[in-house]
Amino acid sequence: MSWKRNEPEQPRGYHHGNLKEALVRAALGLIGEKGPNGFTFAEAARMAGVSPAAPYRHYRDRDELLADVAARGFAAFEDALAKAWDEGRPDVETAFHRLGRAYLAFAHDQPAFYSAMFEAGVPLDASPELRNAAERAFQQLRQAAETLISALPPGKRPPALMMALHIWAMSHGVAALFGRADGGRRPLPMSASDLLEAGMLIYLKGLGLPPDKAG
Amino acid sequence: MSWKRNEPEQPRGYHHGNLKEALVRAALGLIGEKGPNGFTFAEAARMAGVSPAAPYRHYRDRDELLADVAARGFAAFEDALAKAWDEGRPDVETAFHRLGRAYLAFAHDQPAFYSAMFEAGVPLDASPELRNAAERAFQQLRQAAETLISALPPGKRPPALMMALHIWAMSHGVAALFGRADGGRRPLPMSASDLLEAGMLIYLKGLGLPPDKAG
DNA sequence: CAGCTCATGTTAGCGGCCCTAACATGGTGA
DNA sequence: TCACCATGTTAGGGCCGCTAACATGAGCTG
Repeated sequence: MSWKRNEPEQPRGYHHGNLKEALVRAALGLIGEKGPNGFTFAEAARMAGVSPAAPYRHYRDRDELLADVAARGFAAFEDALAKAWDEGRPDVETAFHRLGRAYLAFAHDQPAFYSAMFEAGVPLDASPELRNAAERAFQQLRQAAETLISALPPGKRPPALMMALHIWAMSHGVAALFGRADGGRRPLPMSASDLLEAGMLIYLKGLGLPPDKAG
Repeated sequence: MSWKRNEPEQPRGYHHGNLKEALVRAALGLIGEKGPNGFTFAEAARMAGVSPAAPYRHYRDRDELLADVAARGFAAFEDALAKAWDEGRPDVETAFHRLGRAYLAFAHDQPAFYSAMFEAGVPLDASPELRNAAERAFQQLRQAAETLISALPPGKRPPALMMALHIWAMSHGVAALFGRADGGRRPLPMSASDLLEAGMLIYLKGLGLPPDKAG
């Protein structure tokens, strides 16, 4: 019941009606264009068409909004990784390639989310929601690691958790150092995506996994 | 000539005498304890015992001080890496291990420097000094990569630049995600240093390099 | 040593931000 | 119908970045 407010989108009364979502969208826009530090509570309010004090009805302070953005980012991240991994179909190597590319694509295409998640200095335990969202995203990597490992003979299997951490570290390192479109960082002889792919292939080979067939 | 002002350290007149250095030290302290965003131009001035406007005689704005801190950080970083690598002595594997541990030790022991260098959002081309300092630090990694590669048969040598980028990405990924002492990030089943070491061993094995003998 | 000059300090102040307190509005359920 | 309270408002304190105008004194010049 009560379909009174569904989509209308434009604020029109004394009450905005959807301010929390509007603030998140505004924050994403501002972080995306000016970095996580350039983002301002007051400006987000302005963009949403409300007074500077209104956001405090929805978030304790600026950091809580940032944490919410980060949590939503981790949820979207988990989604993107899950879609890319697709439970290892059609084969593990192909799926793993998609996973790596999806990681970088997310960092590249959703810089605001990625910034809030990893670069804004938001403590992971700012809220249980944030921690859980981050945990679920990481489980995607761990899941992929476990599937890859299962192709190895039992005696030569590394710990899945360690392998997942390696994958994450390499992916984040490439994304953070070389993955941004804008200037300011080092020019590369290859794309960040190719760099990560090459690095992961070497790493997998070091584990004894066969070279991919989906190159 | 003019050893008029060498060490005295304590400000005593109308003129501070060593304000620029004092500001850098203050910035390092503040960044170290409150993160790169918590750092404030005014508070650095207060710590140095001068008025809030004094820093503007030495830095155009807050960002320029941050860039200076980052540049000094890269210089110290280069130094630490060079000392650890020690031109590959006594053997390449041992030296490479020291290099990896030195990378994480720097991120761990000099969090303020590392933050300013990689997490404060300072654009690499904020100044030529900064860019050069970063470049020289990176050359340490590249140097190590080249030496490692030279042990491979000519037909199987990867590009040194790519390998250096992989080393950097993995190291930075581990440092950024797991290398901090304070809470907020994921608890690990192993130390960040061991995690990086294991990852690099697997990576090197994937390149065909022999397992180390300095474990 | 006298005096000038300019690097390096000072105070005053504008505008913006974070956040709180006190008040206003109007949607919702009894 | 109407009272309640979630969600908006204005006002304002304190801090910050930064600029303008002024003050000090270190060191050169003669």
